[in-house]
Amino acid sequence: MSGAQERPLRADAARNRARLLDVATQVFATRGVGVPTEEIARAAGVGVGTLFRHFPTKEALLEAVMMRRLETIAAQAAQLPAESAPAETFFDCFRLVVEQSAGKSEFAQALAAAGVDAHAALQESSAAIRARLAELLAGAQRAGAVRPELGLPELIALLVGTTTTMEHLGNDVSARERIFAVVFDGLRPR
Amino acid sequence: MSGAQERPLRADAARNRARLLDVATQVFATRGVGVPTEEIARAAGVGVGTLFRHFPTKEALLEAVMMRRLETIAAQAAQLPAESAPAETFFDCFRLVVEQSAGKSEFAQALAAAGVDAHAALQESSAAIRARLAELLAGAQRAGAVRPELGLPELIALLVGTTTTMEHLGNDVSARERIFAVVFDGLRPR
DNA sequence: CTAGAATCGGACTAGCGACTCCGGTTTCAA
DNA sequence: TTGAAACCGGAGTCGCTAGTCCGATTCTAG
Repeated sequence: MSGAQERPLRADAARNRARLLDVATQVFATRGVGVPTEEIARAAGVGVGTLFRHFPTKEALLEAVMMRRLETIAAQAAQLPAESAPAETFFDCFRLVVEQSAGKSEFAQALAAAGVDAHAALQESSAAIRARLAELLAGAQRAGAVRPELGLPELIALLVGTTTTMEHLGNDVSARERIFAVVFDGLRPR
Repeated sequence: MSGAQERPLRADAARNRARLLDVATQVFATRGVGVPTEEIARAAGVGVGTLFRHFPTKEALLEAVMMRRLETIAAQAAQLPAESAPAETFFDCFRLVVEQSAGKSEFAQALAAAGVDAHAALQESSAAIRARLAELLAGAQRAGAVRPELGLPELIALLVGTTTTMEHLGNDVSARERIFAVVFDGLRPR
């Protein structure tokens, strides 16, 4: 594909880049995708010029943030054991994705609106998650723990929807648990 | 509170106002809240000046559109019979809200971002829906058709989330039915 | 330590979108 | 029919934000 960056970044450049990513992740999650680029730069303690050198476009910054998130989720999902308890693992993974995706729907939406190739860059990362989900879904269905007529598209839509549901509940942990109970029981065969 | 408009609108003014509302509803639902105001005016066959005289702010236009939607939903929800079959009516109402709310989450989000008092104007309309939902929820719970530990906040969050789920499924009717099956079965006591 | 290459910072530009303003047009009461 | 109040239209204003440019400022190889 594409070569890695030949020359390692200068120390300060690397520091700034990392700082920008962290701050952007935080700010986007807190205040939405609409925040002016300049604020992110200021919060990271750099000028806008620096930001735009590292990420030539606001969309590129969003993409980088999303990428990191997806990779985190994919890594965590990969660690779940699939063999021993397929059903349990499936539900654990569902939980994982929902909990790690808090605030992500806005990102996806922003990226979708910004064009198709943005997705292309991310599909590489999200494909891993999708594959993992498909695998776990199949396992859970084979074990009779999830209704067999459900496909991957429905599962993903349900993940997104459940994330939205959780966002509307804020930090009420017991309410969140009740929602999980509803969704998980609904996924099981009657 | 506030008096109704004393003087009935002039014929052309009333026509334009109605047309703007219709077009805005359509365009917002189709292309999102980000559409330039001018496009809505053009699509309605009027100038921007006219639009802004009827709705002094883009937010006001959004609010008016939302209001009409909420009133429609409230009216339809009010017609459902509550006495005969509480459980069935509850699920019918759930369906109704989800199906009528397609694309609404974006509105709510936009309004929420625009300030608190926007909500105040709408709460009057949405209070009716909320009250109706609470009534039907209680009825269904009394009939043993919905798990008793669920409260109104969870129900509303679930409605919003299910709407999002449906939006991600597009027009795949059978997939939508499978989602309804999951959610409805999940709502029932184990 | 030093040269010079890489990086920084923030004033500046461009473009877009919400909203205003006012001369021209339409409605309607008498 | 007619006058004037209400309404229309769209060019223009204003503010905001993504993205550029270049002199000043580090970093690092030697």
